This record gives sequence, C-alpha cells and structure tokens, in this order.
Amino acid sequence: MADHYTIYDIAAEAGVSIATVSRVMRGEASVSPKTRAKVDAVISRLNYRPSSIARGMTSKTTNALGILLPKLLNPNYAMIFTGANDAARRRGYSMTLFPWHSITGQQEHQTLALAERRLDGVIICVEYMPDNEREQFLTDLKKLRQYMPIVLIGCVPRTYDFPAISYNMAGIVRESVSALIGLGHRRIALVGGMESDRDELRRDVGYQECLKDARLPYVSSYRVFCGGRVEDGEAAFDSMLSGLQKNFWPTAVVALNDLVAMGCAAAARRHGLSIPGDISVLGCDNIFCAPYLTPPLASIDMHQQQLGARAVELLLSGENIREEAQWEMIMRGSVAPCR
Amino acid sequence: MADHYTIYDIAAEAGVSIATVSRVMRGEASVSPKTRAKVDAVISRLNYRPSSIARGMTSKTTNALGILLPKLLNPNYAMIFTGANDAARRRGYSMTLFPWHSITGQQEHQTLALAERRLDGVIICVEYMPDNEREQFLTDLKKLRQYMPIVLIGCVPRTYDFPAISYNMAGIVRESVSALIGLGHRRIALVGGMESDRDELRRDVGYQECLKDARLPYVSSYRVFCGGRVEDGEAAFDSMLSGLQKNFWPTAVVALNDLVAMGCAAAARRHGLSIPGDISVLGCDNIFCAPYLTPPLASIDMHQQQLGARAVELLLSGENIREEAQWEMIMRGSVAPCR
DNA sequence: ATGTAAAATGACAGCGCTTACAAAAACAAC
DNA sequence: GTTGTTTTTGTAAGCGCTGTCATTTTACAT
Repeated sequence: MADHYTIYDIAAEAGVSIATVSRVMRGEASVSPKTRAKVDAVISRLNYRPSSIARGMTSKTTNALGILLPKLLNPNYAMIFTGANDAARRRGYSMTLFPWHSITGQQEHQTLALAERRLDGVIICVEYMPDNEREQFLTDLKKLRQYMPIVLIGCVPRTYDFPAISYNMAGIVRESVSALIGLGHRRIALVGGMESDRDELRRDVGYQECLKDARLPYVSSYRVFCGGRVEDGEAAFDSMLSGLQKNFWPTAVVALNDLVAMGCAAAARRHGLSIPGDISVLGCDNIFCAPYLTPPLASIDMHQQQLGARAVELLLSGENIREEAQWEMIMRGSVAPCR
Repeated sequence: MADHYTIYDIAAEAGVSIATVSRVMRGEASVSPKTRAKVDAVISRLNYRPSSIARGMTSKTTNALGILLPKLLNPNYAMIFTGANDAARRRGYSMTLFPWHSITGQQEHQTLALAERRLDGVIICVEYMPDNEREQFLTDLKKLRQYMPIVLIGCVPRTYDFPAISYNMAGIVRESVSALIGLGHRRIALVGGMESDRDELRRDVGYQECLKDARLPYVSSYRVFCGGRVEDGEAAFDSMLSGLQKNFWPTAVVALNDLVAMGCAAAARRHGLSIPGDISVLGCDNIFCAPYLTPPLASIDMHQQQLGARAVELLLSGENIREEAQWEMIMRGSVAPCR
C-alpha cells in the first residue's frame, strides 16, 4: 500500500516540474491552461492524491480539527460531534473524533497524545471528574496548549483559563427542581454526578438552594451519586428506593442526564411505581429517543448541535472567551403535578 | 501555536545529536542510561512531543486507522465504532472517525478524501445506496485501495472484491418474519430500506420467501421503503396505515432498524393501536435503549462491538476474506402472538 | 526587429523526523 | 600499550510536499 504516486511521478509523467504540479494541485492561477490540462490528465489517470502528511510538513497547518469526547455511546455526544463536524467542514476543516479513556482509563496519556497530531485546534468535552484528577488534567491541558488552541465544553471549573462553553450545573438543576416544586412535589430526588469541592461544578448547589427557597428539608437519602449510563442510574435509584420506606419515596426525580433518567424510570417501575402517576422523572440533554419513551421523557435541551458549532467558531476565532451553554426545558409526559 | 519544540531544540538543550533524541523517543536500547536520563529530563521539562506528521513522513506508517460511518446519530454506529476503536488501541493503533455525507452529500468526494490521509487502513460502513450510486462508489473504493487497505462492513454487494463483513439482509428478515408467522401473524409489514437490483442487498427477498413458504400473499401495501431515522419510519408507517382500511392493517411490523421501529411504534399509537396487543413491532440492531422502551423493543442484535473489533482484525491481517455478520434475535415485549 | 513587462515554469531549500552508515568511545584480551 | 570488539553517538540522506527566488518564455508595444 506504500506504492502510491508522489508529486515526482506526476511531474515526470506530465513532463513538468514538481512545482508546477503543486500549483495545479492547489489551484493556483499562474499556470497556463495547456499545462494545467496536461497535468490534470495525468493526475486523474493515476488517481494521484497528495499526501496530507507531507503537506502538513511544510505548510504548518493541517486544516484538521479534533474533538475529544468521553463516551460516544451517549447520543448526547453524538449530537455535539455532529454540530461541530458540520461547522468545521463548512469552514474547510476536517473534524476528527478522539474518544476518551475507552480502554485504558488513563486520560492523562490521551490528552497529551493529541499533541503529537499537529491539529489546528481541539475541542475537549469535560465531564465530571474526581477533584484529584482535575489538577492533573489542568496540567495536561496547559501542556497541550503549547501545541494547539483548545476550547473546552461542559463541566469547566471557573479557574481554568481556557476558552470554554460551560454548563451552568447549578442553574440547570435549579430550574429543574423549581419546576417540580411548582408542580407540588415535595420529595424530590437528585440522581447522578459526583461530589466536588468546586461549587460551580456541583448540581447540588442549585438543588439545595431551591429546597431552601421552598422551605423544604434537605434529605440526604434523596441525593445519590452515580455515573452517566443507564445501568448507573438504574442501580442508584433502585438502591435509593430499596433503602426507604414506601411513604418516604420521592415523588419526583431529577436525573443527571437522559440515560440516567431512563435507568431511574426502569428502577421505579420495578418497584411498582408508575410514571408520572406515582413519580415524575426529569432528564437532561433531550436525546433523540426522549420523545419516544413511554411516557415521553421531559428533559433539558442543551442545543448540542449548536453548541458544537459554536465551539468550532470559538476555536477558530482564537479568542479566549468563556460562555455559558444555553438550555431549554422540554416538558413532556414523564412529569406531572404531584397528586 | 506553531512555536513548539522540535527534535533539534531537545538535542541542543541536552547536548546530544538529534539521532540520540530520536532513539530515546522510540525507546531504543542502544542509549547509555546516563544519556537517556539527560535527554528524558529535557523532554519532560519542555513537554516535547514529536510530530506525528514528521514521523509519518519517514516511517511510511502512521499507526492510525480510520472508520467511515454514515450517521453517528444512530447509536448502532456508535457501538461499531466503540468496538473498532478498542480493538485498534489494543493493537497500538489509533482509530479516527470520519463521518459520511454529513453536509455535502457527495460521498464521492469524501471516500477519496481519505486517500490524502495516509492511514494504515480504513473500515467503511456501507449503508443502502441507490443502485446508480453504487457503481461510482466501487470506483472510488478501488482508487482508495491504491492508498490503504480497506475493510467493508454492512450492505456489501457480492461482486465487490474487498475484505468485508457483510450483513445477510435476506437471512435476517427471514428469521424476523418467520418468527412472527410462527406467532400467528398473517399481515406483516416490512418498513425501511430501498429497492435494489441486487438480490443479496434486498431485505425483500427474505420477506417474500417467508410469505411464500407460509402460503401468505405478498401485499405490496405492506412493503414500504424509507430512510433509517425515527422520523422516516414514523412517516412511512403513518402513511401505510392511513392508506389502508382498519381491518387490513398489519398485525406486525418488521423495521429496518430500531430507530425506524420506534417511529413505527409512534405512528401505530397515533392511529390508536396498542403494542403488542394490536400490533407487534420488531426492530434491528438492538440499540441501547431498546430494552427501556415501553414495551421493550424486540430486536436483532448484530453484536456490533464484536463486529467492529473483527473488522480491525481483518484490516490488520491483510487477508481478503469475506465474512457474514452474526446476529441473534432478542425477543421482548413489543412482539406477541397475534390475537 | 527590438526592448520590456508580465506570465509561466523550474531549481532548490527547507519542514521535523527516521534510519542507514560512519565515527568515536568504552571495554577486553593480549 | 596494542589491537579487536562492542557499545554508544553522530552525520547525513532522504520522506513528499510548499514556497521563495531565479530563470525562461510569452505577449505586447515600440
């Protein structure tokens, strides 16, 4: 497979110099029509494609962007990717997906590994991570920045000095919880995410504020931490319900994301609860299947495609701006007034 | 961002030649411990990362594989990608995702564009395509092959002389339809896919065989073609139902994939049908949310992760083998005996 | 014809690595 | 202190392009 043609082959075959071939390839104007035709003929006859490797060697710019995503299995990230990819192509860049800790778990290595590719920029989606990992992560980011511009998306600490589109975790939860309180719910569970020493990363902040405003008690059994997969939500909520007497069961649950929400719904049903009759479920991300669940899952739309596109803009603008991701609550059948 | 260190900087800083730095980077044995330590110190002090571009330039091999996927929004492809990516990493390769016709629609361009990246191999997932496009596609594949090994996955015509893992479209449908016939269904709809002049690509073949074996009539109104998204299935099935008198409505539907199945289910409900009471629904791909739908969606598991992994193996083995993807029917609540 | 500016083409020096091959250094055995 | 090995290090030639600069060709005016 290493026996493809080079610019020299084309030049020789067409009887011109490699510079001329290069000009034709790049569509430069200063080539006579006759020569251009001659070269073009050879190019298409031999199916010549210039090596982007060699190109990148000289031109220092690769026209390639990258995006680092935690897990593709969450359709949410597929949406962000799609948005980013489309935006990149529209601007003449390619967009390449790099999945995070999919085998090894050592993201340290992976973040920095990006440095070897000389991309023109990279978007990094940041999920919850333990506080102790965060320091290492920041170090890696700083190193990576020596090699290419970075834009962060997601759960970004305020102290990070990087262009970013961050999620207002507290704000989103605040809106979720207060909507449920408005519907008469008093026992509201919060499922998913992890503890953190950084307030701006804690969904709990919004949760507790809301409860306080409504003069509701904070019941720690209603708060459970877990990962972001369906199974995680299912296991977490299952054990919450198992650990509580029926008359203390929550009447509503706010989940980290839609997958976790699906898990909670499954667990609730297994315990004989009906949705939304006995318990309301509110997710986040508004993934494609949310409207098709029974009942349709109420969720928070994060406008992911737009978000991905905006991240590309930010990346290419070079500005060190920090924005907040917009969101919109989508009410659906899984949420109802407390009976 | 173009101001990162090169091997020369490291060499100068460490007081050695670039060859020595190169040796240290690649972990060659023939470097004295003292020198290695000295160089390593400089490398980590300056966060030096060799350029994979320059590396690829000389070594002709990039340790990078690619995978070309139609639409990431179908979780099915996310699974294939995950399997392929994990397998690739395990073998020391990176795996990069290239999305297909996400904006332009001209796959022609996109397939060939891959040639410019000098990857060590590429997996291409082939979906249904119109017969007339297929010829162009084959031409492109042949050109691309000059540059890198290819493995195809999916809907691959028998005549393609490429290593491939192909779907047995007819076989899958045959198993689906006969299962439903076994449950007493007589009016079975087939939704999704497209017409083709190549038998091995037609789901209809299995469909019609089954009907014939069971001495059931082929009713063309029960066969409807559509794309692979939820909306496509919804619209297609909706118009099928609208066009038929109630007493001729199908009692079961076999969908192209789970997304289409979700669409069919939604359309059926809109027409007042209950699942599986009035109509059974059988999908394909067994995407992650299938078990969480109400009722849980029966589907065909294509073992996608394994499939992706196998494709990587095939790619790296270099053998021109053609295999058939395994599948397994997963019965769930959306399918029931015909009442 | 002649001169001159503009257009077209070519020669060549990198880009940052790898990898022979050559040279030097370190070590042994005499 | 030689000489012969082995280990370690350095030199230099690419890899396939781009881009600068020099050169040739062409076009046009005189």
